[in-house]
Amino acid sequence: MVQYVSPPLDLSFAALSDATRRGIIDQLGREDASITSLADKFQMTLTGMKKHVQVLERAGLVVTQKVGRVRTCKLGKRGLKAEAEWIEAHRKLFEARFEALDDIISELNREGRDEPAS
Amino acid sequence: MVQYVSPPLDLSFAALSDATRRGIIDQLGREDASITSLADKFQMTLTGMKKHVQVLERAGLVVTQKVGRVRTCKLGKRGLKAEAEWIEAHRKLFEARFEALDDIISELNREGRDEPAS
DNA sequence: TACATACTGAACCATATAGTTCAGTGTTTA
DNA sequence: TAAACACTGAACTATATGGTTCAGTATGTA
Repeated sequence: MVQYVSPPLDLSFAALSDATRRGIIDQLGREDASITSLADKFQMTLTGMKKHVQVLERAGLVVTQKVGRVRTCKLGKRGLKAEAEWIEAHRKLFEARFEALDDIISELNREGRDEPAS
Repeated sequence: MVQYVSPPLDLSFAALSDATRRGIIDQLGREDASITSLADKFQMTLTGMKKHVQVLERAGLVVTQKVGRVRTCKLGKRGLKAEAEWIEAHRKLFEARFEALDDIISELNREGRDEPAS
């Protein structure tokens, strides 16, 4: 089996922190697309779209291939496994914390709140 | 039931894109902590740590409360639900894409690669 | 060959991030 | 009351991001 080493979570979470890029992933989930078609769909210059695709590519979420003058973008094979694992592990952490501390938290909520209106 | 509206995914994914901040979440999963203790643990100035905590707070991942001169940080009640949902939904997208296109992809891999060594 | 298409790269802009130092303010404690 | 502690805010630095325009290069087509 080929190993798909995930680039650090820094890169993928940063890539996912932009709505346009999440939209690109959405779109590539439907069909592969050229830079031009993505730029049209997201109302952006070619150059701007190219940068977004590069961010996704550095994160390993998208792969591209140029054939002739067209660069085709598709979802990267490595997927979102590492990200899902981090999120799930820490989701459990959150939950465990609240089971243990539920009463303390509600007590804190009953007390006066810090910085009522900044 | 109280509704915990998640700040946009932009903010939470951006918050998670930094290793120090993921470490802070890790740490708060073990026990609540003051800014000072976190700053010590991550070898950073108080001011620097305060900024990280603010990023996590804006994303709704951490809540803080100041009592006396100590600001205590803990995991936010809203958890990572919205993020987990986005990731899971799109993980399926990735997989579905590869089931459909597995043969096409392996064909593309057999062809010459674009930009062999940049 | 000439034109259109699809991308690419450099340069620029405004804003954000990750960190710092320094000078406070407010709180505890001796 | 004085000193120590915990935080806060302003200001600064260097670098990244999200976008643009403009000037290419390479490819496809009439």
